Amino acid sequence: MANEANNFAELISHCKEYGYIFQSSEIYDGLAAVYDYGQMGAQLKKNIRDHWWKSMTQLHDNIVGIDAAIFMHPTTWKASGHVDNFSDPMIDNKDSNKRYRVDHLIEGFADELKEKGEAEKAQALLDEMDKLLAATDYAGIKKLIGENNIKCALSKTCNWTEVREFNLMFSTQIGSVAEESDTIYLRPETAQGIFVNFLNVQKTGRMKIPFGIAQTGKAFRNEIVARQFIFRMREFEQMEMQFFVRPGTQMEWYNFWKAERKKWHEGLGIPTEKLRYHDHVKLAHYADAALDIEFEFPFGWKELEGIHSRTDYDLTQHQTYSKKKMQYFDNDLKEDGKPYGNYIPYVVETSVGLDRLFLTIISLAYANEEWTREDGTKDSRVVMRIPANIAPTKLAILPLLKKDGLPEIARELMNECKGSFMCFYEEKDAIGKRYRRMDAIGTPFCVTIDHQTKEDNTVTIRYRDSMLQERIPISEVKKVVMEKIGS
RNA sequence: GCGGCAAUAGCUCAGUUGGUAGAGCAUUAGCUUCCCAAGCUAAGGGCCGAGGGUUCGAAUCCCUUUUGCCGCUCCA
Repeated sequence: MANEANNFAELISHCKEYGYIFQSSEIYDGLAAVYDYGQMGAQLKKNIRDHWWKSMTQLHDNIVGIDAAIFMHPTTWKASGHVDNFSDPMIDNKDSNKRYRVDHLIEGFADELKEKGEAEKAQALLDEMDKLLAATDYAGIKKLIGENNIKCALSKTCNWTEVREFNLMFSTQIGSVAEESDTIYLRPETAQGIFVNFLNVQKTGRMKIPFGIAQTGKAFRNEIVARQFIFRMREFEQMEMQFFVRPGTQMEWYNFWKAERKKWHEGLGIPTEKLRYHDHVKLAHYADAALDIEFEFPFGWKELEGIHSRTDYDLTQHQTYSKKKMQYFDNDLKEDGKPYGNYIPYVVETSVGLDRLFLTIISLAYANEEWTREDGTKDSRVVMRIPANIAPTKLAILPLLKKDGLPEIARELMNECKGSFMCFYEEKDAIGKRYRRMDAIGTPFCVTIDHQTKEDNTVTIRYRDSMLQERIPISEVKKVVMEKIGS
């Protein structure tokens, strides 16, 4: 990869040019860090999602899937810790550009005062801060910082911005606005929809531990800085599975899913050397072990999927806040012949960003190729080598000419195949040009109907990756493609 | 959010010291064409990211703003 940055920029324009990804609300100058999937992109995204869903639910008999709502009871986010951890008032120093949580900044200053023996003054400062924070009087907080001449540790200046609240959750009102209505949040993660339904699923599905609940869906985070195309968006889609296990066995399952998930990505054609584990050094409040599966994106190694051992933190929190028992009765017998009995299960989570996986797939697939023909002339193509099983369009059906009855034969084949997989029909332009267009959108197979077809019922099938072609009976086309896409 | 750079047809760009916009490719229609684009003919498409200002007159100067890219910052 001589020039990854350039390649990445090319990939982004390619995505727009061929209907994969558009910027949101583009005619209104766009909306930062929000993107729309176009006709090709939506299909690819769906295929990736379906592939994940099938490998999680259909291929594991102890995992079931649900689809929880984006809106959840506001207390959910108090229990999960998101309300408290997501709404810290922050302030920036304009000279050093360093950002502080205002409470940390003021507390730090109070500590300095205490060291100087001015404990009373320090306490008064902290009391004042608490009062202002409780009243969400941010102008007052700024004034307090100014009056006490609190400086930035780096720049040693008092050149501060306004105090702002960086709440990473989007909020809105539910019900009648006229009435006293509760603030409701767009979920910042899909996991809580699984936790609050844990008992519903366990009981109605008669699930026995260990078992998993899978879910795909949108989540929303008001990121301060969102960049790198669809890598970090304000609205994004997660595919995650919470695996409920007996306490004490969580590391075993953590390691199981760690290996399992990496294998899954490799099964999608992601090269092993482009994937790595990254253990979290600093663990979130809910986890006793956590790691990322990272992919080497065009802009560096970044998180693709997270594997977290979340302990019983979430279920315990929901039990506390809802006052509903979140326990499971385990009838399996211990060594002493007695059942394991009631407990709150531990949870191992696998959570992959669908949009990130999409980006992974297309950045691996995209190639701008040049070569020299036998006669010495240059040739080139842009090709998306998307794995055939998830490619948006599987087969292009192309009559060599749009006359002599060739389109009619092609249409017939189209009708035969389109019920089984995505097909594309095209009779315009020279055949080579049509092949190039199919390469550009990543269609793995093209079938061309020519005059010989009329004589012996054979067609040419042309492969995107090798550009090789062979003749097969027209009656075999559907079967051949079905085999190659593995369905 | 801070700093730097950028913003003209779908794409890549041109647009002379300010006088109301052009090319190639792409697209569409027709012709031609028997296997890997760039042969012929015709057509459609932009008010120059948005708003304001200077000027007789601005794509071209100034301010603001939006979006993108790069660096920093943030990321439970």
